[in-house]
Amino acid sequence: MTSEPNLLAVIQRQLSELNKSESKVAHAILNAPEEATRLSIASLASAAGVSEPSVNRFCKRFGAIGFPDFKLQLATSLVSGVRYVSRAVEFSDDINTFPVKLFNNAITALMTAKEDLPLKAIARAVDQIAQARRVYFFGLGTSAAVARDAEHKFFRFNVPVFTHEDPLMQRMLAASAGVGDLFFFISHTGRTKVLIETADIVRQTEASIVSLTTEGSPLAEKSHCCINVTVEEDTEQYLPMTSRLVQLVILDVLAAGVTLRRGEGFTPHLARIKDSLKDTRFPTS
Amino acid sequence: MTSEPNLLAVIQRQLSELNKSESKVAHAILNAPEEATRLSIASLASAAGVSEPSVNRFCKRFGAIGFPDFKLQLATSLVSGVRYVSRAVEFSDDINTFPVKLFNNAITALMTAKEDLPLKAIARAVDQIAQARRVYFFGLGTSAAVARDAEHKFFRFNVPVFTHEDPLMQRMLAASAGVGDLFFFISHTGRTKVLIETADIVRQTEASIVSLTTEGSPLAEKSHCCINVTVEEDTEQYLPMTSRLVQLVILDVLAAGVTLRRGEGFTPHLARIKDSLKDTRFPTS
DNA sequence: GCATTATTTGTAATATTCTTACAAAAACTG
DNA sequence: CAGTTTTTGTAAGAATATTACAAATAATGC
Repeated sequence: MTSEPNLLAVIQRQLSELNKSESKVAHAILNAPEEATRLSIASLASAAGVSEPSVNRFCKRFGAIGFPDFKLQLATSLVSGVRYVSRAVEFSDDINTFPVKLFNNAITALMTAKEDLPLKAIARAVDQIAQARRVYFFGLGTSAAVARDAEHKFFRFNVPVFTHEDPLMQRMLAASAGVGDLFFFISHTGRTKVLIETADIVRQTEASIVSLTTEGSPLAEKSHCCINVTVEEDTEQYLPMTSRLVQLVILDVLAAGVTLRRGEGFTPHLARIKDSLKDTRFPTS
Repeated sequence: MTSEPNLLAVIQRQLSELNKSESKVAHAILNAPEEATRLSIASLASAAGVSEPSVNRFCKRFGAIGFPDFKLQLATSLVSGVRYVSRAVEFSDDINTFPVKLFNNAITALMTAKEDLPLKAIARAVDQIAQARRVYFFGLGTSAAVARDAEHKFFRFNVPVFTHEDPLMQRMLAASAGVGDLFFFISHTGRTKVLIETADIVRQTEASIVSLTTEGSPLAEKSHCCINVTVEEDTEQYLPMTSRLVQLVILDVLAAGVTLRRGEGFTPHLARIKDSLKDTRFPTS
């Protein structure tokens, strides 16, 4: 079975291209997707304020054979319990609601990111990392933690990896860069001044820049290769959450890409690193 | 909505208690579950070699309102069955397959974790954090990056937060702990020796221990409050991936919990912190 | 600005699908 | 083996969805 894009997401995306009654139906469904799967065509029609055939046409427009088939598809795309219309935590929430909301938001973000992954950029980035003589992961704030995580991951590839949270260290390393050095910048906004200044410094050297940031941002424009991540972080929320999760998974993807690139002969090396940690742990009972 | 056990599993279990025609229906469904979701009651009846009302009765026996409702439940339980089939990356994978696989694995892990969140432990942990005079986030290896992320998040709550990747620093801080201090240990395995030794040291003080780790692990047993995360990390994979994602979201949940605890009057404070970063960024065009 | 055409939407008839009442068949009981 | 209970199917019916077609609306050309 092909991994079809989530039906609700598809509806949401096409919302602007729908005509009047179709959009009424769309809104009715998006407002209460779970309920819609249980409604009859008549009930849904009246809930949306349109006629039954309009609902039927709506279903066919989205690739279903008819209404029952549409409900089936809708139900399956809802299964995860994830509302594509992910919601913000409110002060009226209690322990039973807000944790689930946050998990759903995280899941939604990953699902959305999955739907249009910048595969070309990822492939290019894998190339660059695999060939690099040295790799520097630079990020600030929350992205510093992501950079740290990347360091832990990539140092296993026999490539010297460096991370620094200190902007001054970052600048100095940038200034002394040369051929074969790769600077990997991580920033959700792509607008952090000090980071961009560091990128400018790298630009004056022979080193290359790969960045994991938002499309069209100043940082993206200064990069030789930019992996665009489009995550809509709820700006009302004062704690950034979902974007870094996507960044981490993208870095996992890059790491896996490098592993695949190295080929099967490389696994013993990874196994050795894993084994080296064995003595630091209490054995499983 | 309650997370019901998988419908197919329920049918399989009750198979012996069914009468002749019911068991015919059961077998027909178990043989081709996906197809059954698309069949009409008439088609399924003839496929099973029984009458339509028999199929209908079968559906009601399993808690459905009628046949359409049954199909819906069947469809959803089939999809959720898919989530346990997350796949490992193979060397034959190419750029079109492995990134999606990794994203799916991440999504699966979060979905699984969501299904049984240790809400009580989470609530307790929120209590402890909210009341703590100081909070230390300790982790090693990959978990160090998670701890760093937690620091960035929690320091916004006017609670002094400290993170150290150096085990020696961790020990020293543990030794000098007192009433009101909270040590938050992060470890996927819960078996890392140095970390557990540090926990032992904390145990000799008045400080309390909250941990985010695997149930039943040595670390879990030394904690006053343990948030169990059950993530099956693919052990063939040499790079730990999914567990830290779940840890991060759990920490988001804790942060949100603390925010909610502080009440609405606290949002201006968070807004001020957010604003303080404004000047470090290039404005959006 | 009006007539013409294309598009959208709803009505009503029809077809499909599902459910119920009831009776026949089968299985169980003494 | 008759009486009783349970199981199963037939057929009528209710509910649901689809189609054909006509009315309404919007778009286009003159």
